[in-house]
Amino acid sequence: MPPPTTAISEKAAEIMDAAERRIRTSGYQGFSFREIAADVGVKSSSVHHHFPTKPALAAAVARRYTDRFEAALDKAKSAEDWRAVFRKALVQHGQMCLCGVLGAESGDLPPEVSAEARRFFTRNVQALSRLYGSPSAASRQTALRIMATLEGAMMLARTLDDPKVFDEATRNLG
Amino acid sequence: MPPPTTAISEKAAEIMDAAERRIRTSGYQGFSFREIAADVGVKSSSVHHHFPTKPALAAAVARRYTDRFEAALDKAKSAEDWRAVFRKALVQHGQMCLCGVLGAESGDLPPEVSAEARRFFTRNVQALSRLYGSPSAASRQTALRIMATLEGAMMLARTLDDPKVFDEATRNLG
DNA sequence: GTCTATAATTTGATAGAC
DNA sequence: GTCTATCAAATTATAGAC
Repeated sequence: MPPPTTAISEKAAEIMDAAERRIRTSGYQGFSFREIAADVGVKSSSVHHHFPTKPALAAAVARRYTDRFEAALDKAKSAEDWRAVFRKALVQHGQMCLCGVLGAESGDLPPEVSAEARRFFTRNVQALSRLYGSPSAASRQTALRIMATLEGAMMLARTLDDPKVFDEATRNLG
Repeated sequence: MPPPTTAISEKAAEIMDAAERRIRTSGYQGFSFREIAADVGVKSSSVHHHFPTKPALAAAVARRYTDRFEAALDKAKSAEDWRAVFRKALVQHGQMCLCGVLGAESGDLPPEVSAEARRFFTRNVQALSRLYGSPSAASRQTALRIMATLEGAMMLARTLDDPKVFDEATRNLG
């Protein structure tokens, strides 16, 4: 039995999959509707039917990415658990964090897209800091440091084209 | 008295300045010869006169960035000194690390450009690890962790549009 | 070294048929 | 929901005059 009244169609999900792959590889400026269309086997006008504009598509992809990321972190109880989730994102697909790429470009992004990148980090830093006691400057600092290290480690591993770099950079995280 | 036989002309340097600014804001895919030309007050064909292709310009900019970065780190004797150099790059111009942006996009960059990003991190991790004793797995791990934290902290501060985020994330670095 | 002019391609987006 | 056709703009790059 299919889920009742799905919010997005199957084709829209395919389009978002392709867009996520492209953005995580080349960034927001580095993907086009025509490429996405070719990836999923339709024409670019069909992509526009599902997502009116490029910012709308990118924002939807970032929103979904954040939702999934938070779901994967649902049971994370330690910095080591967080490390594992980031590691999987890097190693399983050999790709950057979507919001890490968007964040690097964030100086020149459509507002709806940079807002989603901001939301990803705001929420994750909040959740991470909860592992370090009640809200305080110290728990926030620790959370920011760990988040920075995880994101930086992904970028380094991708740039140096060596997943082991991530493991080395994130040893002794807590 | 001007320097004898300068390697690059003054106009070429101006072009590189504009390109660096644009890349650090929007990424490699996010800048164009016409924008750079307008920034320095010439036509795009004149930019091509100084730098034949877009990859050549970006690679030259990245090379110069790495040289300057290493010069600024010449007297750095501690992680705290490194922190100060990264902080200045972020705060003084309100911009990302050039090679951090390129690194995030590195999945789809012209080879000559990704090679320069790789070179930046290879050399800097090497130099940083020298602060932690003779070459070893431990000194390399520490250097990778610090480099990841500094780069990630710059990205977070830019995305959240708050320089204080960098300071918070890089407290207790060593 | 800079310009004008232009080529060839790609881009985001829309109109309208089916 | 997908297509064809098309548009206006932007892109990298080159040729050739001054």
